[in-house]
Amino acid sequence: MTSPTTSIRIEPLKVACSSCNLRELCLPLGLSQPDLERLDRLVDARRHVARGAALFRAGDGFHSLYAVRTGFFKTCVSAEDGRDQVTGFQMAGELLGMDGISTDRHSCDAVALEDSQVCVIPFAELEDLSREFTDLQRQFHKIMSREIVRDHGVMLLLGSMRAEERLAAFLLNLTQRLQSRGFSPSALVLRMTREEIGSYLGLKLETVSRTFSKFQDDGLLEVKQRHIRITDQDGLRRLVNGPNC
Amino acid sequence: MTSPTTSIRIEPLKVACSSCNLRELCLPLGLSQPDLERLDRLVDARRHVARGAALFRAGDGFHSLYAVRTGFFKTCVSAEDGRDQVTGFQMAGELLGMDGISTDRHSCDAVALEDSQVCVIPFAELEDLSREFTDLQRQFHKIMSREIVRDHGVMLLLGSMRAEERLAAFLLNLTQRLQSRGFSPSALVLRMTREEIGSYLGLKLETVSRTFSKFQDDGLLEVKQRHIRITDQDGLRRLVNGPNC
DNA sequence: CGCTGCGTTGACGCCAATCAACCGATGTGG
DNA sequence: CCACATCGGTTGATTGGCGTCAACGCAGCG
Repeated sequence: MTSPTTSIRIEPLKVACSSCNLRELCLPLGLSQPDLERLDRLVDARRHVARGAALFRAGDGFHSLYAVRTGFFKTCVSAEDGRDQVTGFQMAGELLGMDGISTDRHSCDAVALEDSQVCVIPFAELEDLSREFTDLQRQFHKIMSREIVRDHGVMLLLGSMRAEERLAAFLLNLTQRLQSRGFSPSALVLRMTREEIGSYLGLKLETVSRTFSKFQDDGLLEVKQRHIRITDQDGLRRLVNGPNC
Repeated sequence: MTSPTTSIRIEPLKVACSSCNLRELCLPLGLSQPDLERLDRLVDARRHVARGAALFRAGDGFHSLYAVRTGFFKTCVSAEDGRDQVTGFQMAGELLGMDGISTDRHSCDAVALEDSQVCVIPFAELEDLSREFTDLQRQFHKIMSREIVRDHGVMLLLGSMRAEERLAAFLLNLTQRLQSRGFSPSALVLRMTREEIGSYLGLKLETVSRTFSKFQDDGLLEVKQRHIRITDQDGLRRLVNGPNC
């Protein structure tokens, strides 16, 4: 983190990628200064999404990717019969909308779980720019690939873990991502309901609630509504890695 | 399908993308003739993978993507404690290896389920070429995005469907992909074991076997070892879409 | 103040996992 | 060629984990 005070910029409203404190987590990662400045010009629009509102919905035309600046999102897909499944939770610096590239329509909903702000990245222009700048192209490909790898991890979780392991893995994943954003690794506030956690983990909300209570009884964490304090991170890790040892 | 006999080409061994019968399913989809010829030069190597052998393994360095020419693959990820999860089955025209882009190492194994052949696509050169040709860039992005969308569908399956629905959805997906490759929509030969199907669907092999038997009893299909004949496709569809109507 | 949404907890039931036996197909070496 | 081992698959009996149903508590809010 280089000091932002070395040059004082008079851009209180427009926050550029090049000076964004998320640039090490987001699309700009690894870009050179000239590339960054071009990216700045591409990403000019910002959009506020109120808590509960959708950034996009399945079926909407796809034009842009979105980088979360502030706030918290969930994405979910639904089957014809109404069943739906939360496929992910996104926080600052993470990209939304890549599902839309394949058919030029979004295939899932992205809903803000708190008042949020996103940077709008017009996709056609991103493709143009990434034909000019190898680093940007490379970084974008890495981000898409990372999403695929993440999804495979979720499949492993859904396909082969039991309730306790799923919730432990979920909490560890959340705290790790929060920690890399400068937050405490032990205290967190859940932005989503038990039902949304359950949907993501393939469990019912009652099971999520019971498992939280069990973790509390076992001295792994303290639960007060959505406020969680992890008191035994290693205990959680043991749950995930070696359920039988 | 334009007739391949209009111009007789003397390339019995080297099969070019431009004349490959999979080009409408694979990376070349939608490319113009000049683009196709450049792609031909890029994709020159082929590789045979014997049944049971790995095309790559988790941890291997990433250099290339692979397009399945003939044969059948599974990909699987494993947890530290040895549990593993089949994340997909790939057939002719489908791309393997995109998991490796994010960290320059593969994060899953790709294993041939029968003697197979793949086209090797050096990734650095693919990136170079896709900086020149918009259509190729666009097509590659669509393929990665399609993989993400597919993964979300699997999450929905794993997170919210019961055993019968999972297997029905799996069979319908397989037959649909086989059909788009010119095979019968009703008769298929499974390339994978009950255990591999179970791993993919988050079920134990006994449950897969029992569910096959149940489907047979219900007159939905005929099972003879790995040979399946679907006799009531609509019945399967009803199982997937409206479990309660 | 009652309403509503979210969370917790208990009782019970069911679906799929587990454990186990058995079968057929395939392959192998004496 | 056959005895034997191995692997994949089927089926049955039983168990257990999680879903279902229901009651209740609590916080926020009009």
